[in-house]
Amino acid sequence: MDYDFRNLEPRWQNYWREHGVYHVSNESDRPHYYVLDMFPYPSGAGLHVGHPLGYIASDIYARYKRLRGYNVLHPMGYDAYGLPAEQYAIQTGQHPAVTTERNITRYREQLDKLGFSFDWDREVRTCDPKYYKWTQWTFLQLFKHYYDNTENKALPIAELEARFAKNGTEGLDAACTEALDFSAAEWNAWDETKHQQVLMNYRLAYLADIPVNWCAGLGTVLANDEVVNGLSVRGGYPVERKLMRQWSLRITAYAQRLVDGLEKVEWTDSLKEIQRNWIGRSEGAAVWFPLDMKSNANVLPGAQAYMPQFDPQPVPSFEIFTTRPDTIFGVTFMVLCPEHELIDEITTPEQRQQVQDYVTWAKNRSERERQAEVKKVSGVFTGAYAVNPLTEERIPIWVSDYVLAGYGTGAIMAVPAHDSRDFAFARHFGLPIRQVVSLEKDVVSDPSTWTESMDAKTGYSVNSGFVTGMKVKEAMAAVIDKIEELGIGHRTVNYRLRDAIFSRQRYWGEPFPIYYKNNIPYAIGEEHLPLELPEVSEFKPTASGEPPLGHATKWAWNEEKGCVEENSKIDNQKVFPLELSTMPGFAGSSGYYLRYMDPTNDSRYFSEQAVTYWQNVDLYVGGAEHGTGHLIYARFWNKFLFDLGMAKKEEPFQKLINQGMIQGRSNFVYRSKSDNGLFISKGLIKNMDDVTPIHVDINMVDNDVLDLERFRQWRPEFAEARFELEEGKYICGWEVEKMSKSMFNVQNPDDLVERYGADTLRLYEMFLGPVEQAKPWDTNGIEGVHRFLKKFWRLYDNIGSEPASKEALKVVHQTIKKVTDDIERFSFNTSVSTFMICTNQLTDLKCGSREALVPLAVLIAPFAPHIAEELWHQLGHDTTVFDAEWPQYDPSMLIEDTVKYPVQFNGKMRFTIDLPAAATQAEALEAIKASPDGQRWLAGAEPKKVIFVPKKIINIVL
RNA sequence: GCUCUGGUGGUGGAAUGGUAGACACGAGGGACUUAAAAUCCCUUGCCCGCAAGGGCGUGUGGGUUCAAGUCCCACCCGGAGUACCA
Repeated sequence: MDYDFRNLEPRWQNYWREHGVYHVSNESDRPHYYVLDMFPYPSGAGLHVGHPLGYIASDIYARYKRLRGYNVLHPMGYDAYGLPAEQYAIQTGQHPAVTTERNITRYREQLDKLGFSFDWDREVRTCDPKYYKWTQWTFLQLFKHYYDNTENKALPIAELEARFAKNGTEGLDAACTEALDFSAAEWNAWDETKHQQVLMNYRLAYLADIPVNWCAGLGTVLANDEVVNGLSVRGGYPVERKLMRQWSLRITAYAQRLVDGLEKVEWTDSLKEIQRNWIGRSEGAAVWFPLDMKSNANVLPGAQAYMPQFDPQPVPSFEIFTTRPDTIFGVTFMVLCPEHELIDEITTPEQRQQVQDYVTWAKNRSERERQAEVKKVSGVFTGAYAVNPLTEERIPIWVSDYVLAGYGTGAIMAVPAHDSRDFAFARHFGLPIRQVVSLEKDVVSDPSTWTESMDAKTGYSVNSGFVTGMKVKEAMAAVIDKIEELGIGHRTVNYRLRDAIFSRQRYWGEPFPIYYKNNIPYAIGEEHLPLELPEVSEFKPTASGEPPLGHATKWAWNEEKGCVEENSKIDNQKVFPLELSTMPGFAGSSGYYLRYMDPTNDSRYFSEQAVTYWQNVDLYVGGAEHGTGHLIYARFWNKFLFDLGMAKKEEPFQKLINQGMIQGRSNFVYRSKSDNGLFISKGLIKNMDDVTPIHVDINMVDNDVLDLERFRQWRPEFAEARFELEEGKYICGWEVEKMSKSMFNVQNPDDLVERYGADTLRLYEMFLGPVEQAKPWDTNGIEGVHRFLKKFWRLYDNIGSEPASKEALKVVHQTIKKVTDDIERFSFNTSVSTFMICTNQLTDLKCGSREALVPLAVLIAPFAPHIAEELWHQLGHDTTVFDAEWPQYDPSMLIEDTVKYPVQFNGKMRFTIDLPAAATQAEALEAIKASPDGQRWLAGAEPKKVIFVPKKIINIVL
């Protein structure tokens, strides 16, 4: 019987569905294992062959774990909110819910055809109110909690209120937007509005005027990870910095825990590094530099505000952050960012005009311009001076946009000798450069001869007062000690990580369960969730620039009744306006893995029982492109839920595998420049300058040979095409590029399933190479894999119950061992090779024994579930192969009587020799001396040394 | 610039310090067939040689080791992340 995959694959897919084979229970005596894929955004284009790569890998592992006796959770769902559906809605008027539903249906069909073991009863969709109820709920918890640095966890805002009423800010160390200092008496005297303003300073989800990435092209703000090179990732529109009132999540409160947690997870080093860089922890010192009052009569009384709380001296000062406190003796100027509040107050009248012009210019520059012109040095002197607290030198204060408002305090001490940016600035404006670090002790050179600064944190301090002669590290510690002693600064840590902007001026996202009373945001009661997305007449922003929800006519909150009402009822007494922004894409994807544990629970996010059983995700498979987005937000989300006692593990994803991107492999034809109707086969082109390469659809190319007829029919202008052929064939050129429609190199998995079957596609995607590695898609090898399955199938043609031969059993047990090891280390490409080798050998041995073939059917089941299930049933079983047991390999089957030893002379392999497995070094040497090969290479000489590695190798040193 | 990756035949890749190129694709030759498909067999890193055999080979140059694609140092090239983060 032929291998009829077209018949058997749908048949078993139906069987699995009808028998609920992949249904997973939360109650089981079996050990648990949770395998998760990053859920897809259902785009209109459908799946291409790159998407399933990770799904196939995780499916293999999930099925394998199941066969090894685990209760395996392997769910799938859809990250269904997103911009493309909304952009499409704006263009066509089609409701995003409709297109999303349609795309999901298509995705599901495509996924089903590949035979995955997903438990679809657990499907979640982020746009489903039953799901986003819990996204909103989590937001409300964030709103109702603050981060206590002393306890190092999130605590209820109510506790903070109680604390304020009793002690004010006394003894409080909490994550906040701005450090506040007030007494209990002050707090108790303030009214509700003031209370709410103060609390907002501490909430983990807070509303604030913050500089945001405003993308006019998309009409919304974007998170930092959604902007690359000043352009939006989606759409490529310019992005500018703008001050807007936005919801943010105080993820920075968790910065240290996000860094620390990376130690506990099994992720690739590169991904951990991406996250570490993104969080950007740097240790250093905060130092207060006093302004020079004597030389600067223009200091305003208001400058007092910049005084540190602990500073005993009544001198106006400002705070800087430095990672190199050891270089404080080399400070020759100070720089403030253009946004710095101090600028207005300290600028001298002579400099005022120049400074104002500069600040205006700098603020109006787009983010893109600023980034593009990083090398261009610009800045202006304020006329004011600071005093170096250790040297008491007068130091000029400049303004420049190379100092960023968003990092540290927006002010720096410039040490041009040891910071390349300061160096460039000093050279440009002719400011002094003073060496304070030297690679060798007491050796200094003339910085005016330098071509670049010496930034390395190695060497010794020079010209540096009391730290001169110390190693850099010692000097850092000594300077900080001194600063702390003087009360003018302290050791501190800064993070590059910014709070996550959580508002989007979009329609197709989760509404905020927030309404406004007196312009103060209030949470709607948790019992009223979900707050469902309203209908709108248009998906665009309103004429007055409000987000799309501004079009909704029924979008007001009745506080008394606890329901949504018509906007016309807004009286600001009982009925109030609701928030018009929606949540960003990462909201719904930040906790979905927890929801899968208990996806239909209506009274809780997930039950205590479910999370106690499943704990966290054991294996997460997805793209590394989520390193600075989803994977940071989800870890933050999980840590917050952990603080609430809901998540049971602090890290959500124990082990993570990045599937490499599948690149496209484009094909080209070459049109002659001198004869427009002539196409020259690749091998016949003498000079590439004589031809124009043109992308051709990879679907009309087979092994780089062009289908001439299809090419002529492809486009009218090619109908009369003539060809210069090599051996009757037109050979196309090829190149690895991004997989995209415009390059005609998109491969749709359905076509391949149709031609070869799902099992072939699954095996082939694995066979391409290591899962983590990026690789070009190329169907050239798929035939070989398909041939293998046919050959594998033929092994089962004449099954007999006779015992298998010793050789056959050895082959099978070798295969069991190798495949098991390979799966454990996620080396699926080599497993496929192993199956091929096994099949070739069993075919040669003409092995038709059940004893050998039954375990093999189980072994291949994770990879090629359909064929395995079919053969399993043909072998006489009447339950699914996935309830079978994973075969155990028997080491005694692999014991060899003789070993083929490679024999090396001086490390070079010369010949092999068969020796008894138990041979000793002396016996081996004897045998070699006796053999003709051995005599030839020894040539009578006595070995100086012999290395004998039993069962591996013999190396003779002459 | 910094960080992380990777560099092995015509192609995808294998080799967890121990026979480099497994397994496949492609290519060449052959069997079966009226023919095609399907299937099967042989050859296939490069160089010298009729052969036996030998030399050279994992980006480059050094090093460690009895033994290096694998470990160490320096450099070159590709890919990704990040980018004035003090």
